[in-house]
Amino acid sequence: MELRQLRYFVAVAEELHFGRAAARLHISQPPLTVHIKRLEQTVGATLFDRTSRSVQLTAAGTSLYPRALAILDDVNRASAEVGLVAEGQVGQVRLGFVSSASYEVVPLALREMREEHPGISVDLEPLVTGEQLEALMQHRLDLGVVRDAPLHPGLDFVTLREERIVAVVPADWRIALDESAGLGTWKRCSGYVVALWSAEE
Amino acid sequence: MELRQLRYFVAVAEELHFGRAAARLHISQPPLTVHIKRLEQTVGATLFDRTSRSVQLTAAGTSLYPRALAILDDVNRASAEVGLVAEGQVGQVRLGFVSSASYEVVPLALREMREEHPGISVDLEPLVTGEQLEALMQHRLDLGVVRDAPLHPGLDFVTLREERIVAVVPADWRIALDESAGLGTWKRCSGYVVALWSAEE
DNA sequence: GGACCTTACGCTTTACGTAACGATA
DNA sequence: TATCGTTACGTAAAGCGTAAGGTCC
Repeated sequence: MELRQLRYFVAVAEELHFGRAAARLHISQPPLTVHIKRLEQTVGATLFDRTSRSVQLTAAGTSLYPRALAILDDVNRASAEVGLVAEGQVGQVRLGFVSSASYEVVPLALREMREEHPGISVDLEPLVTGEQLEALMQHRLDLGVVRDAPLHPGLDFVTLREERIVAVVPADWRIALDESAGLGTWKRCSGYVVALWSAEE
Repeated sequence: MELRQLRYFVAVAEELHFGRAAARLHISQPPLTVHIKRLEQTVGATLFDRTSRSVQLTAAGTSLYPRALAILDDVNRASAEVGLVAEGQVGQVRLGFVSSASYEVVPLALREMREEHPGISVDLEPLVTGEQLEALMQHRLDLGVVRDAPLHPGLDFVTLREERIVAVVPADWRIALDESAGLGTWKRCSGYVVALWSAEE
């Protein structure tokens, strides 16, 4: 069975007239007759009771008609939506992320995605760094959000944000008291020293 | 888009190898390449990322694959079931009946249908005789169950059963008292005469 | 060099249109 | 006789296979 035959069948089923159906299909009647006969042969059933005066659907034809419509509709929708997927208007992104990214990075990114690419759904997968790298290599993920991953052949890395690392130590520890330890800034806070320095230093 | 192209696409999508897909389809590789390229052209999207080392589905191809499977499956099911309809194993019968037939004739017939033709569903329509005849002529019904209909051109009539007509009259009516009135049998019953005679008489 | 996808080309099959035929009212 | 579906046949298009070309290990 071929889609062409289903298209021809639908035209005849709707017109109940080979001449008009052929005109609608922009072909002449004879090939239409041939295609319908071949379709009848492949499904093993007469689809139309036809005399020179009238064309009527048989029970088999009546049962085929809605199925044929549905199939042709599915085909058209599939074709259209595959085009949209290719254009990036519709689709799915599988995103892995370390759980600590769920506080700011991921929620902000999701909000931006919803606004700028409403047709793209995001499949969220909380995974530790190593699992993400493995999943990315096996194409089970499209994107990963990690902290401090070692460069990995076959994967591209982009810095999303740089964070300051905070050390909190008892105020009487040696590092806290040694102002020459290379700390950027520090302050005393309820008995502890909180030191901040930037990642890039 | 044609079904052949979807079949070829599915083969390549499952094998991820043009050579093996072609072998599975019992054709040589070159026509397969051509068909895939044409399919890609009609849907407006590249379906495979292919190098001489590997063939991989693109996002568009990934979205097409399950749709193609569903379409091909629908086509096969449609073909098979249309065949069954033609053989009379599956289908629907639209049955009209006068309400008085709902006591015995219709229930017995339905029980027999369920047992002997489990694939046939019966659409029941309670209608008076005139409505049934009209609906039958317009092919809105397949069968009608009526009482005592006048023969109608274009319709076949079959006697399902012959019923005895019962007259119940006060016992002092003249017909009740006249034993030569042609009644088959009669009996007195709480002040009435109940007379029975057969339709064929 | 080998594996694999693609392009080129000749041949077979399929599809289409015109014309002739058959059936029905 | 007019309408409409079918069959016959010549031509155009599509599909396939073999052979040659390109690219990546």
